[in-house]
Amino acid sequence: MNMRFETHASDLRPAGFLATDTGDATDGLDVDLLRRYVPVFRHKLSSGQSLYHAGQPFKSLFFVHAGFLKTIELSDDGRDQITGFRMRGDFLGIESIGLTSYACGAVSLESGEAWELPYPAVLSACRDVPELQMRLTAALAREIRADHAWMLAIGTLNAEQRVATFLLDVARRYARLGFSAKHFVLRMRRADIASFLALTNETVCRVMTKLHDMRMIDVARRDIHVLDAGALHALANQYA
Amino acid sequence: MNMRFETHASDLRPAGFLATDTGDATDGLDVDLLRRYVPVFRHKLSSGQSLYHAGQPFKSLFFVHAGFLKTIELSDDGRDQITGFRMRGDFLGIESIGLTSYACGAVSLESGEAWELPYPAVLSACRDVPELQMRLTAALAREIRADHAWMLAIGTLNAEQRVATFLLDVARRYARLGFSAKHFVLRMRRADIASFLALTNETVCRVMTKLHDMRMIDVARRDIHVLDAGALHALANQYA
DNA sequence: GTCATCCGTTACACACTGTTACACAACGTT
DNA sequence: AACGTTGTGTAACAGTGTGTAACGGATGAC
Repeated sequence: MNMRFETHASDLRPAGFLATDTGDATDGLDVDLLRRYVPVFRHKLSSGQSLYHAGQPFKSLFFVHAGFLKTIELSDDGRDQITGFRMRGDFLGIESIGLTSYACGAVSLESGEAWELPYPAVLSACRDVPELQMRLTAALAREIRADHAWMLAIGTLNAEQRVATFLLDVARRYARLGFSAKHFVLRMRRADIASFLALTNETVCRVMTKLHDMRMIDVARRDIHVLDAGALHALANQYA
Repeated sequence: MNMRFETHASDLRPAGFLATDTGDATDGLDVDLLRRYVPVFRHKLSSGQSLYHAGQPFKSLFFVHAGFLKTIELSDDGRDQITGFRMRGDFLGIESIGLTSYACGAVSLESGEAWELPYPAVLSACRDVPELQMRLTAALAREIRADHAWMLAIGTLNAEQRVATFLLDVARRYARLGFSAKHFVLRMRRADIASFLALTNETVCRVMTKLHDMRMIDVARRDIHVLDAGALHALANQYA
């Protein structure tokens, strides 16, 4: 149980996992604007294909035009972890800015297309167009906040709550892209979800089954129906 | 109350959990450079004092000139977590760039001094000085990498390994500031460490005692002597 | 100085999650 | 169609880490 501190956050703040981040000044890095100044190389991706590896020379950022990818952090002694999932409209590689080689890897989970944006060109474009620079900076800051939200979830939620939060987050992101938030197909394996949530494969399975038994979702492998989003929210946010 | 000023800020470098971050192009945001373009307001801090609260209007970044602070993430349902500790030379508030209010809070753990850097001035300075912009961007990216390293630690290490890793990280950061890496005084409570490591107060205590029994450290409350850094490293990095 | 409060430590029971094991389903390949 | 590989589901067991409680030392207020 975490202690409370004398801080009285009287105010509003977005919460939860990848919370909606209300009060945002900008709406993320704008690829259309970026493309006016930066040459774009298109890469077709197939499932399981690696877009870039950790340790490979850092040359470009990537934009997910179609498909679904996971990013993988790894340590020198062989441990690894999924640090996030990226879908259409998301950027990749920004965490490696300032380095000479990528700090993590990105692997495609289905066929798709990534747009490569050479970083030197991005840099000079940002120099010329303050709007772009502002958006890149905001995108980086947003990523930090997303990571902090994840930390809070991992640090304070139990297995059920993490999975519920994860499913709600996926649903929200699909909804943003115009897909159903009630019915979707997970693109990643149970093991990937488990790694991301700092759980095990089996625990994720157990929890999925339990959420099904509690009539909150229907599960058939990767096929998910959200039956009671309200109950999922209540479960995820219950705090004694 | 708030006065403009000048002083020496010797070094500068980012915070990070186990972030050796080799291959760096830049060495972090440069406060000396920044101060040539941005008015600085100095704030004296006492222990327990809040530098800023989550939800408070975002107006400035902060630079830790002296002292030690913790940053606190919190959710609307009352959960909270320490997301990091900042010491001399570290920046605060960059995670809230792009928002209208701070996303987290910062509380001082001892008396110290923070320099307030109004963000509009920082922004225009960055517009004028590409060097500054590059460093700010790099600092943001570095923060993301530090968070990812933390995620990997929390997701893959057990309690002993987390505490060992934490102690080694603290030692490394003290050493960077010119202090001893063998003997130091923790500025934060056990509960703060526990929150940061996603453990409980008691577990941190137990592990400290165990590390003591294993002759790796001497512990007397917050006073730490590192007796066998090699063994600590081995413990932290052992991976079957 | 005395007291109140916070913080750190230890003990003990047990819950939650990890571990191990096995079976089955999906999919591609031969 | 048979086979191997990968991913998923379920169960029984084990163990790490937790919750709760109690105690004592430190710190700061008065």
